[in-house]
Amino acid sequence: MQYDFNRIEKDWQKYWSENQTFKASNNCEKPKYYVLDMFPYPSGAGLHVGHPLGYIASDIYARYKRHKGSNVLHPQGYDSFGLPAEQYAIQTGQHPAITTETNIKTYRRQLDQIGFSFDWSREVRTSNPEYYKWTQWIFIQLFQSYYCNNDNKAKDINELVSIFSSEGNANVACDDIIETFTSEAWNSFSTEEQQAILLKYRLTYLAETEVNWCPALGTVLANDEIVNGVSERGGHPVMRKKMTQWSMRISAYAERLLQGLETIDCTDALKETQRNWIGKSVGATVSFNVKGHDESIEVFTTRPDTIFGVSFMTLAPEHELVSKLTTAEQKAEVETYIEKTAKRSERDRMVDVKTISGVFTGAYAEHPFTKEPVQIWIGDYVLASYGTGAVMAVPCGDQRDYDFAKHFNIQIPNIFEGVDISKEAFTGKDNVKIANSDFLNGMNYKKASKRAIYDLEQLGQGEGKTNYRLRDAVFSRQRYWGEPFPVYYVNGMPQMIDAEHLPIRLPEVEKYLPTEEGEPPLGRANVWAWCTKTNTVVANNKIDNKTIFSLELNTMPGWAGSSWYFFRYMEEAASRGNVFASKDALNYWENVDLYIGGAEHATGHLLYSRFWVKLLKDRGFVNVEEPFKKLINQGMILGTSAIALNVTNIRVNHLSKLYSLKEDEFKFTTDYSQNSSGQKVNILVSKDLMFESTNTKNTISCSGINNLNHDPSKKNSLFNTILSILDINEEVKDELLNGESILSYFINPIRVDVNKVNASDELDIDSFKIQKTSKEYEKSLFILEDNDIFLVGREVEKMSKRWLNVVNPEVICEQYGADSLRLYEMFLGPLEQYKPWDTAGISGVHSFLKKLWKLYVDDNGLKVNDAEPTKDNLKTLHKTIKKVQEDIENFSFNTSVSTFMIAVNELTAQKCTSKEILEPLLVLISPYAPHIAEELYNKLGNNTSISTSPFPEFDASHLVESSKNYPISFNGKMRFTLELPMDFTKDEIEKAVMAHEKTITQLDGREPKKIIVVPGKIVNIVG
RNA sequence: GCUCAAAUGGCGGAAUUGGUAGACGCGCUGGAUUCAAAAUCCAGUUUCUUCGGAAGUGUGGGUUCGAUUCCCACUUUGAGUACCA
Repeated sequence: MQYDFNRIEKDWQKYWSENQTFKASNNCEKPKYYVLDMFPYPSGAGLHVGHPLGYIASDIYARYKRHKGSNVLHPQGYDSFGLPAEQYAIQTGQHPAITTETNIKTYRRQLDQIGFSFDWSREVRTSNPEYYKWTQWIFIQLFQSYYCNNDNKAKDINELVSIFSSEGNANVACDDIIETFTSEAWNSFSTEEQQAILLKYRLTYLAETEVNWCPALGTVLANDEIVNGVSERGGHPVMRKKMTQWSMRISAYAERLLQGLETIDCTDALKETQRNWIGKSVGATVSFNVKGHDESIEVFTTRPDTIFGVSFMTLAPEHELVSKLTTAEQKAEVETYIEKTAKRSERDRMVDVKTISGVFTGAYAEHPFTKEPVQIWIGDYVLASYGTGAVMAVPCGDQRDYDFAKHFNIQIPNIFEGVDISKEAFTGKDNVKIANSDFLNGMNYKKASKRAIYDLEQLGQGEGKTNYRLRDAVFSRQRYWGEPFPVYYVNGMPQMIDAEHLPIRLPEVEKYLPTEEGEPPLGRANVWAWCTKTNTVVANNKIDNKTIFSLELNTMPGWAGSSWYFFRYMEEAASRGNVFASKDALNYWENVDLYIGGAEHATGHLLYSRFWVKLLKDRGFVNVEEPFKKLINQGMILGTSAIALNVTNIRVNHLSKLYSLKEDEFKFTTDYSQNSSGQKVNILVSKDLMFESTNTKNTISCSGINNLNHDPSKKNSLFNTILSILDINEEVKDELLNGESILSYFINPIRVDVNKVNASDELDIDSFKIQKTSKEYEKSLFILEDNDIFLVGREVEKMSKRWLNVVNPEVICEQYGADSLRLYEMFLGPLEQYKPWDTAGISGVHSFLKKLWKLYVDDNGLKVNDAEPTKDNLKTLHKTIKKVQEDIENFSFNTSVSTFMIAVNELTAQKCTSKEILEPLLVLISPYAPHIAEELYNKLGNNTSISTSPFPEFDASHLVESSKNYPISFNGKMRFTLELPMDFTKDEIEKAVMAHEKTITQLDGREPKKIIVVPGKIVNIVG
């Protein structure tokens, strides 16, 4: 009987689905375990083999946990709101909901084919109104909350209102409100005034903010959606623009987000990335009075100890005080400078960090202690968006201040004892004493900082302060395909729609573009106003601002729906109606035990999720502080592109006529450079070549060109192929062969479809040419090797349609089966590492599965019987149990695949047929290759799924050895091995080794200086 | 610039607390089977070698009886971050 993987896999996938084998229960005695994948965005391109990597790993772990007796929740869903569907809708007019639905179907088909143990009954889709109802609901909770700094948690905004009306805001500090008010004042404010103040406290708020506007995408972007100054999606330029936007006060949680990292099990790299993003710095604010003005300039510094080293101040060009302070004489110069820097884009400023520029305002501040005048400058090295947008410059202790001072000839006082600052600033902290600093003299960094802050506080000119880089997150997108806000406007003030009326469904629009007036696409909706009487969405032409009001036109960003979806899975689909997840479900599942996904979400998704979970905890809706206990980032699977070279331009120069060069042999000139790998690369010759072209622009960089077959005597040489297509007459051919002319050609590397190349790098030319994507090569000629094959070179790069290196998992499943795909993806290398895909290698794991099959079944049917296992059988089984269990728990899936191979090779050699060995072996393999495991398990006479049969117990007694093959080393180098009984003592071992003839040869008459014997391990002789 | 990670055959990679470097697989070489191919099976495959051996885990040093593993310096690659006061 053959291993018919296609039949087996289809059968078992059907069985699992019909029997709901992987349906998780919310009522179970077993311990819970929650394994989650980052849910995919269902793109039109479908899955390639790189996508399922993390899903396979999590599936193995989920299946392992079931064998180990856990009640496992392993759900899957779709992050189905997003830009690509909308872009496609703009181009085609097709509603994004329709394309999304189609894409989801493709994804589901592809996922099902791989045999995941997902509980699909709990599927979520962020674009489903029954789902985004609760995204809107969470938004309302954010709006109804403020962050209480005293208790360090979010609280109901109504508590704040009662505080205001009884005692004012004196005890409720807020960075955005400088003025305090009394309870009387509060009570006298109009409703609008009160709301405007409350908005500054709410965790989501509407504010005019400077945002990252991306004109090409027609929307704003969050900081983490921008990479190197351009949009993450599409790489479009981004500019700064002031807009009224919803923001999320994630900054309120900065400290808790930082502290919480300690409790998460993930790589240090990921923690470090998040720490950087939060960017905590401890220091002080200092305010400098401006001479001749009532104003003072507030700065943030991490080095209050260096305050006596201040020799000037620098303001960001955008700083609000610049225009007020600048003196008449300096006005013109300052204005020119501001204009100049405004023109420089953010990107230019980032790229060009070396040029020092700035200008003196003419104004002076007063040093808080010495009362000496301090020049006030502006300079674009100071960023308006960080700290207070102003710095106290200490040139002796900060390299940028130092460079600035040198450049503009400002004095550089030295306040460090025994440090030479003639060449550069001293940026160290430790082991140096402060000097020339009045009351700080002789103190170290720590002491001086403390003292400086104390004295500043006495003066009322500063205090200790912690600053965070983490900015509030802009939450509005000028887009259609996202969650609508549950918000309408009364007198310009945002009002929440009552939760009971949710969801507010996306309205229909006839086009998915912004309106002519520049409003977001929702501005096109005809039915998009809120009636407070009926509590329904009604037509906009009825707006009367009495009972019918305009609704918010922005939608929420992509990260809204993904910031809480892990809770939604906890609730069984049937009972999701009235809650985002019930208390019972939340109590039972708590949070995600294992979360696997891409590292690209390290700052965005993970921070936002953690933020929302903390809010939900503070407000009593969930009882966990962090959403994920353990996090693993899977590495990307890269594609292996197939490279051929394409001859684009050929010309023949008649030497005898043009030059007087003497060539004693036939000669080609080629314009190329080459790399060192020396791999064989062939050349396609395009028939559309331009004969006698003078285009010399094409140059190439490709491997192995030196191996090309130039030899005119070989039938398939480049020379002969070119001549044949150019139809060069005999006379020219003679000239070329006699060295009278030079044939020059230009070569470009081109990618050919990797799926048409076999394991030996041979291209299947005929099937390649008839491919849709390869039509342009229909007319090309291929320079063949002498054995008439066409070889390609290889290049490892990201898997992408563009590079023709995409491998579809469906094709692999049909050809080799899902079990082969699963095993191979794991076998490629460590989960977290980047590694190239090479379809050729899959034959290894595929033949392993065939060998496994043959261990159980042959032409006569089942081979397995009740034979007593041999000692060797037991040893193989138990060392496999031990290793596989350790590997899974360490997420070292690649090594357990080799362990399986070794086990099967050994058992085959041992001719093992014992059920006592072969049945537990199936359980070990089943997380990795579930279909074949189920099939064989069934053949062994079991009529239930293997998925919950217990994981075999490891018994160490089977591994006990009676002898050990000792490696005998000389000076640490192993020279030979010697089989000795395990119970030999040190002395006995030493005696046996010293008596050995090879020892005598090795020592060659020398007396050993020392003999090290580690019983059971090694013998080392030092000579 | 700063932070972090990595570097092992032709390739992917293994070596779990310092103890036989190159497991397992791909590819390659030879052989068996076959009319032939596919499939399968067997043997070999780090390099050099005078066939006794010797060298060898990016480079240079150190600790140790013994280092791919620990320490120091450097080189290269990748990732993150960027005038953060």
